[in-house]
Amino acid sequence: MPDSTDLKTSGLKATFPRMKILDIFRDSPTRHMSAEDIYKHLLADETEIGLATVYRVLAQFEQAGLVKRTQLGAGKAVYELNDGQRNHGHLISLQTGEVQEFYDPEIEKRLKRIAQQLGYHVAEYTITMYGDKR
Amino acid sequence: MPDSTDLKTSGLKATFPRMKILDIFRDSPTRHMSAEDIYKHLLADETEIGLATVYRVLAQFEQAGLVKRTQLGAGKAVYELNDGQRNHGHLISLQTGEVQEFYDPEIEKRLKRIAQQLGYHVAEYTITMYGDKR
DNA sequence: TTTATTGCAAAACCTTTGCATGTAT
DNA sequence: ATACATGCAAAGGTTTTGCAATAAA
Repeated sequence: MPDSTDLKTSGLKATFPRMKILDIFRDSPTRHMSAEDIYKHLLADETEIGLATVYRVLAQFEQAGLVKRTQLGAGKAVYELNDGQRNHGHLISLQTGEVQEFYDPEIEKRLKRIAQQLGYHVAEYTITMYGDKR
Repeated sequence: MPDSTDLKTSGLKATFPRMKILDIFRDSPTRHMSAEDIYKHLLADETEIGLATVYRVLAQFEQAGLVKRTQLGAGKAVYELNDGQRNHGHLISLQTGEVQEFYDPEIEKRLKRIAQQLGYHVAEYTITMYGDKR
């Protein structure tokens, strides 16, 4: 069910590619998707949208605060719907590539303090763990 | 002062490119360098070593545990001499690109506990902060 | 001598961009 | 009508690879 509300609120025109991509985020059981992942979803949906457009839309969504982009390791960046503001970390399974999120206010507090002691104000931080399933 | 000891200890042949690159790490005032950075050092040194070789040597060094590779954001990976085992985080200046290291045992402890609770054993983790100089 | 290493150029990979065409408002 | 969005293909930046030539042991 395409919903253009969020798009308009974000000051973005309600175009077909943008609505479709937003839908994919909403309908996907996988929260974290790369541009390529989304492109494949579109193809599976018989939706002809160019990969370049996917990248452009994702960049606009990121700017508008609709999605968050995270560079996981060296490979592709993944995007996720921006529910809430908590800057969570990612735990990636070395076996399956599955991504889990986590958040620890104490860690965040400590990071901010460390940066402060080094003379910085934290603009952004990322925590990524790679682990084996026990 | 080229030193082939560490190379031989690592089971790597003491070739000219490998010794030279190891020297660059030792002599550089900058601890974190990209492959391109190292390549430029070599050129400045009138040393003709191909960029492909730099990448190959760095990969071998990483495997041998001589250096650590860290993907900083979307761009290039940086390499640093692997002194000690502490898996430190990186704080990068948004103004200068300067890289500071930090380590907090409490954060590490918490990350491990979080992973455990999610059913994982941490193989590796990276923390990267981007900050403004105060 | 034998096996590993290098250099070069080409390819791979993810992402961005130029430009003409198409579309939302 | 007008500004913005799209598609395609080409280019960008970083990293890897194939292969013949070269050097370490």
